[in-house]
Amino acid sequence: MSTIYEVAALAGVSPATVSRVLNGVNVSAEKSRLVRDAAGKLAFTPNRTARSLRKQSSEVIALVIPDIENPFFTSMARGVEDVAQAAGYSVVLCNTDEDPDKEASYLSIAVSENMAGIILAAASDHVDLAPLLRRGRPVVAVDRGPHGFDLDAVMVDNIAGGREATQALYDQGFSRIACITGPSDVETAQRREHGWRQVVIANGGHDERYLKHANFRVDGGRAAMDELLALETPPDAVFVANNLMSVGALQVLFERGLTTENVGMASFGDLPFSTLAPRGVTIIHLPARHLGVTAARLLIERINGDDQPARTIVLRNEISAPTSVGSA
Amino acid sequence: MSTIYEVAALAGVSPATVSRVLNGVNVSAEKSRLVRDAAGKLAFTPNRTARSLRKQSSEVIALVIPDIENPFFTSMARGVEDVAQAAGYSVVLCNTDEDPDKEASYLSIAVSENMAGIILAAASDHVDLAPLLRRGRPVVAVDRGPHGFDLDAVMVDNIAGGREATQALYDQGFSRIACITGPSDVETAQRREHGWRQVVIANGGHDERYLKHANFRVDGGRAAMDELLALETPPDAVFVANNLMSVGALQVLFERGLTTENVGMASFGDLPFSTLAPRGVTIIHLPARHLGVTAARLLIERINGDDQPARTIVLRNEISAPTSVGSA
DNA sequence: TTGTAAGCGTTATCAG
DNA sequence: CTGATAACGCTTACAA
Repeated sequence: MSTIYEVAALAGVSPATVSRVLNGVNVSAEKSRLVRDAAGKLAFTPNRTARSLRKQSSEVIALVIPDIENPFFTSMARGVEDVAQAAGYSVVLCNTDEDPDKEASYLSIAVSENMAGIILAAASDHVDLAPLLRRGRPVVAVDRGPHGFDLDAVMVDNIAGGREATQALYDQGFSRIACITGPSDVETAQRREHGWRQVVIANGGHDERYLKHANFRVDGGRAAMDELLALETPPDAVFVANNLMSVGALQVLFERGLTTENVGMASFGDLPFSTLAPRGVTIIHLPARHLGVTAARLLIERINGDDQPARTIVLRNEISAPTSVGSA
Repeated sequence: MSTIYEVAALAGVSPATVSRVLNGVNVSAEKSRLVRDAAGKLAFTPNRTARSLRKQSSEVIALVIPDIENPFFTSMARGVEDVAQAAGYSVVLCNTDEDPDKEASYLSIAVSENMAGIILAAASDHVDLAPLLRRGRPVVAVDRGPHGFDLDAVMVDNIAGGREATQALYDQGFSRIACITGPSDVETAQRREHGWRQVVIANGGHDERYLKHANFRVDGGRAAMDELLALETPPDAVFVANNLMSVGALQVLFERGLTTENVGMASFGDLPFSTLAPRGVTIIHLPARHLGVTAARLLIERINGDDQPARTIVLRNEISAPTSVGSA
């Protein structure tokens, strides 16, 4: 593990000159070559920790997401990675598991590791971003809002999506439409539910027993669907507020020998890896990757000193009606 | 952003004492309290960059994986996270996208950021771990072998899995058994193929046209399946060497109106998020999470100075025969 | 253009 | 038990 001093010694120049060569500042061609040769010979890699301590900033950005096992977020991550890497930043992924404590811990690490910026899909409504912002670290909110902080944000229209999905089910002829949404303290869950509520109320079909909160994962969707089907008057269709819960709900349906003809379904978010896309399901397609790309672009602008007022970008989701109603 | 000096000033002690309190070394109860109070008042967070520069090691471990969109690896990641966090380490995920260059870049970052250790599912046969090992950074290989370096490794038995899967298809009455495996330079792809080859040869059914290499992703599985079905004598069953390619292969099958009765299928790795698990598919279940847990345990032992010879741990995979052959 | 030297925030050594 | 002080490896005024 060689240092800049050893390279300098071997090249016969000062450490400062080595540093300059590494950072591409004015150095004579001659010394520049000398330094490169020496660095090559020693297999020198600059110590990022030292650099980051000195410069008060590193070249890595943190992407903090609530569930690394959800393809929606990994797809978003790919988007972030692509633009970040192109801009010379590395991305480290931090999985909070929807746990506010883990989230706080990762954010604290982000500051104390001098990370260049943070893209955050918040697990909690009550994240404290003050320490980050005080230190001038840019934060971009993605998928879930900034909760009282003045940040750039990239989102989808959750309320409209909830509305469209629910309306689509009415249009398909269903009338008792339930909603399986996420944890009641997660903003996206609230808004998608809100969209559903608007439409069922407008159609005179509101029934609070048809609302289930679950954990945004497959098992949550299963449990909620079980409960719904156990009601004395079960719903005849259900709007499921995320991709993984849709999988769980469909599992329950199919295991009971039911189809999406018996119980209509609309999913907020694409079904992950569906080997056979249940064509009976209405899908609100989310631009996951694009969300990540956009967030990364905004973040990098901020890192580069952009100082305009905070922007909120809302990306469109596309709805696709079922091509034919059935179990497959 | 307060420093240890400001805390010291406020507490009326020396910076060294603050550091001692933070690190739990002998300090009088009295001063200890003073320091804690001061630290609390200032919302002090120690600067990890500085600490890591001084100690030549940070509290983060890198998990380097080839495809963050593959649930096998994210599930592994969850295993790693759980044990790492319990041991006081944070995990950052680095997605190499099966690209040796990105991989090299992340490994270089790992050394230059003084990361405590690396868990590596190698994208390339030719990773150069020398710089890491020279600096004493422990590396544990997971899923894919250490390729010439003397490392701890945690693996599954790929050859046996390939054999069992293929044999299961024979046992189900199929006779022309194809293999869709991964890139020819990826070790797991080679070994799973090898298992297949052993069994088809033993059964006198070897046909090299039935071997397809693809990219370990859904589209790869689709393309390979398309090619296989286009052969003059198509196979009547196929062993698919990873989960995502199995999804692709099944998609093609179902889209053509075929079922796993027409074309038998065995998958190395669980089908991700299958809403309706195609029961006609034989599955080699992989202990993804357990792989991660084990790798993390080994790594942490090494970080703590364990110095015994390198160990290779092979975890068992379970095979589950199809409960009934069909399309659903 | 180049070198010298100070400093980023810790921790560890060494006296006291 | 506690306090100065010297590193850790790099960048960046400031001089030359």
